[in-house]
This record gives sequence, C-alpha cells and structure tokens, in this order.
Amino acid sequence: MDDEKSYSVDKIAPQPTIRRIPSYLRILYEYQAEGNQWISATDIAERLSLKPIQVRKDMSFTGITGKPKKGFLIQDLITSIRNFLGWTRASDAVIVGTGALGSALLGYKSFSHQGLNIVAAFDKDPDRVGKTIRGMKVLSMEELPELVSRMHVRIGIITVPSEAAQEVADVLVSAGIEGIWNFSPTKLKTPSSVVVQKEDLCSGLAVLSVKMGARHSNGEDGRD
Amino acid sequence: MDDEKSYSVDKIAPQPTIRRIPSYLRILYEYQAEGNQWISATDIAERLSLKPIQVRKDMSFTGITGKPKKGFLIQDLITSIRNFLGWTRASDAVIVGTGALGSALLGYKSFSHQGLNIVAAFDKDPDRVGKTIRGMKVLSMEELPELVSRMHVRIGIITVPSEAAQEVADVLVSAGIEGIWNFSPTKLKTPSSVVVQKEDLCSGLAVLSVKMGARHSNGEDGRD
DNA sequence: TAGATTGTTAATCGATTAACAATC
DNA sequence: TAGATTGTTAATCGATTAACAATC
Repeated sequence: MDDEKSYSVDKIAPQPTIRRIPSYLRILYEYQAEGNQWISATDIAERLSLKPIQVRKDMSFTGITGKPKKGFLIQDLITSIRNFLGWTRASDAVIVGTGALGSALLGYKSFSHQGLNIVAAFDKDPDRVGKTIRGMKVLSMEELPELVSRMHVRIGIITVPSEAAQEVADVLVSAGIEGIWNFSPTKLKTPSSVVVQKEDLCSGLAVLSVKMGARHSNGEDGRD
Repeated sequence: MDDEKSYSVDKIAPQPTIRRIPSYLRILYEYQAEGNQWISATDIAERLSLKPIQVRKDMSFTGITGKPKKGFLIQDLITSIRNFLGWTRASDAVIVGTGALGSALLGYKSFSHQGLNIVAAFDKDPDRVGKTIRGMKVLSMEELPELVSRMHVRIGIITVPSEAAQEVADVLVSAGIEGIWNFSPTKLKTPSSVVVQKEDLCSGLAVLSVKMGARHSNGEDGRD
C-alpha cells in the first residue's frame, strides 16, 4: 500500500519550519524593496534573530537551491516559498462572524499577499446582516451554502463566540469547505477530510506571563 | 533546609506545555460549570483530543498533585494553574494602536479570566484620540509615560502598523513596561530586561495552507 | 585563488510517549 | 480487594545544531 507518491518523496517540513516560513517571505519582500537581488541565509537570520543554519535548513524544505557565496536569488526564493505554501494565487475564503475579531480580519489588507482572499462575510445576527463592514456586505447564514459551492470556496474562517462555533463548522463542512481557520476556543468536530487550524491567543499570553514571572522569581525587579 | 520557594528548583516547563495550559484552564471552568468537583487527565485529554499522558505530564509542571482513581480536585487545579501562569490577579496592560485589531482585543471580555486587564488605549492618530472605543477613551501617546508609571503597568500590547512598531516599543520601554505583546510583524529591538512575545497570524495560515496542499498532492479531492 | 556560503549527513538537544510502581 | 489513575523514570521520537565537503 505504500507505493511511493510520484514526487512527494521529499521529507516533509516540520511544523515549526512551516510557521517560520511566512516571516522569511516578509523579509524577502522587504529586502527586494530595498533594491537587492540576492539574499543569504545569514542576512535573513540576522533580521529575525535566528541562526543561519536554521534558515538554511528551513529553506531546503521549499526546494530552493542557492549559490555558494551569493545566497539565494530573491525572486526565485519568493516563488519557491509561495509554491511551498500553496500561495501562488490567493485562495478564496469566507468569514463567519462579524464581531470585533471578524472585522479586524476582514480589514487585514495584507492577506492578499498571504494567499488569502476573503470573498464574503456572514453573520447569524439579523441586526448585522445587510450592514457593510470594511466594504463588504454582511450576508445571512442562509446564503452561505449556495455562495460557497458556486464560488468553490475552500476556506472558512470562524470568528463567532465559542457556543456557536460547532454549528458554524457544521454548516461550512456541509457546504463543502475543505479547510477551517478556527479563532474560537472550541475544539471542533469535523470529518477527517477537513483540515482545521485553531488559533489561540491565550497561549501566547501564557508564554508572556510565564516569562515575566520567571524573571521575577529570579529576584529581579524589572529595573535595570 | 530547602524551605526556599519550592517551585524555583523544579524543572521548567517546555514552551509547548505552557501554550497548552490555558486550554486546560478553559476546560476546567467548563467542567466545573457542569457541576463536577473532580476531573481526571483522561477527561481533559478527551475534550482536547490529546493523550492523557501528555496532560498528566503537563500538569506536573504546575505542581498539582492528584488522587489515584479520582484525578484532580478542579478547584485546586485551577488555583495551581493560575499560580503557575501568574494569573492569580489580572495584570494591568495598556494597548497602543486602536485600529481593527486593537479594538478587537479591547473588546475581548474574557481577558480578565486570562490574567489581563487593559486599563488604557493609546493612538498616535489625532483623529482617534478622544474617541471612545468599547467604553474606553483613546488617549494620546504623550499621556502614556505618566499613566504607565503612575499605575505601574507592566504589560504593553502593540497593535500598530509595522512601520510604527519599533517607535512604540521604545516609548513603552522607556515608560518602564516589563513585557510587550507584539501583534505587528516586526522584530522589535528591546533591552534584554524586557520580555517580548510576538504573535503572527500568518504562521497559522501557513500551517493550514500546507496541510490543505498536502492533502491534494496525495491525490485526494476534498470529497468523502 | 581564498573565503564565504550552500547543502547534507551526523550529533545533540528537547519534547513526547511508554512503562510501571505506588496508591486510593 | 480490584482496578483506575497518578507520578516518575526511561525510551523514543522529532527538531535543532554542528560538522564539513562542495562550489562559486
């Protein structure tokens, strides 16, 4: 049963690598805007306070090859990374939940650079339906299945309160969505064919808190 | 003889453990609200699709001890986790940048449960200063140093565009802030005494994209 | 050329999981 | 008691870092 896949024989990238790659892409655009054509792993590492070896290793997963002494051709590296991430063209997405976080994401202009194109926003609340948020008219949940299937939308973003999240996920799944970006703190039940990525702001806050606490239990006081 | 702080000698928790702990806390409140007094690692693992052994190991870092056959006393575990995270009382924080993301965070009511209490919001834009967002009057940057030092605010949240982020960080640092929660995609330069936690939404999107892409290169089609 | 940088294999480090005795 | 669950030590797995040859 493990007849080799045609070309995905390459070792798959570790998740930490995948998470770092968008920041590399950002640096590349910056570096290019500064008029450069080449960039080395050392350059990238410096801007992000990483070690060059790690950048090099990460890059190797994207399939890029560089030139000793020069580094990587920025344009090629950008292409390579965008291919790796599947960000060659922005995927259409819908967002469900037009509260504060939802409208923040709607307004996040640079998603287009990040392979995401939000094409519609939905809300259950009749008071919100019909309103325009960041230039986008809020649609009712009833309109979701038809729009998703007509436009072949692959990604659904959930920014509703946690009580409503599962219900929304069910609607998205039966509308044929393939991936869910879940900003509610709820663990969703979905068929295994659907990819779910959960964001949890609290985990970052926990890291900050523990680091700050550790500093203090070391007897320090925050003064220098 | 080692009646020193019992915690400081313990092995420190891995970062992945720290990131999972807030989700445990959430489950505990849920479970308690359902009228339970005890919870086992197995119960927690089930709700979060983790393995019981991992939950048990994570818990051990908080210093809790359970009872064989029963699990953990929920109330004790909550206390233990809150101590571990330093969330026994909410830390005061200020937020700089009242754009979409900033006002979303301002509106995030449940931060109070998560050890964070936003006491003031600042913005550079004179059009925003004086306006009220989510019940909080937006202050000008000039007022920041005095407020931070008067209230002994320890945490600053940065939700400004990336060009402005470093400048804001500098103001926060010289006002005496001890930790920065950075939502801009900029790597900040700060003295080592200041703890910085950077959030990057794109990294989650990258993981989603790659997982969805991988599915397709396996020859699947998203249908079941 | 000499030296910087790549790309790869091997070594190390850190996190997760397994095994199992203790115990309620 | 018997059995479920804890807590800890050891084994495994995965990610990072080191070492180094290749090369421009």
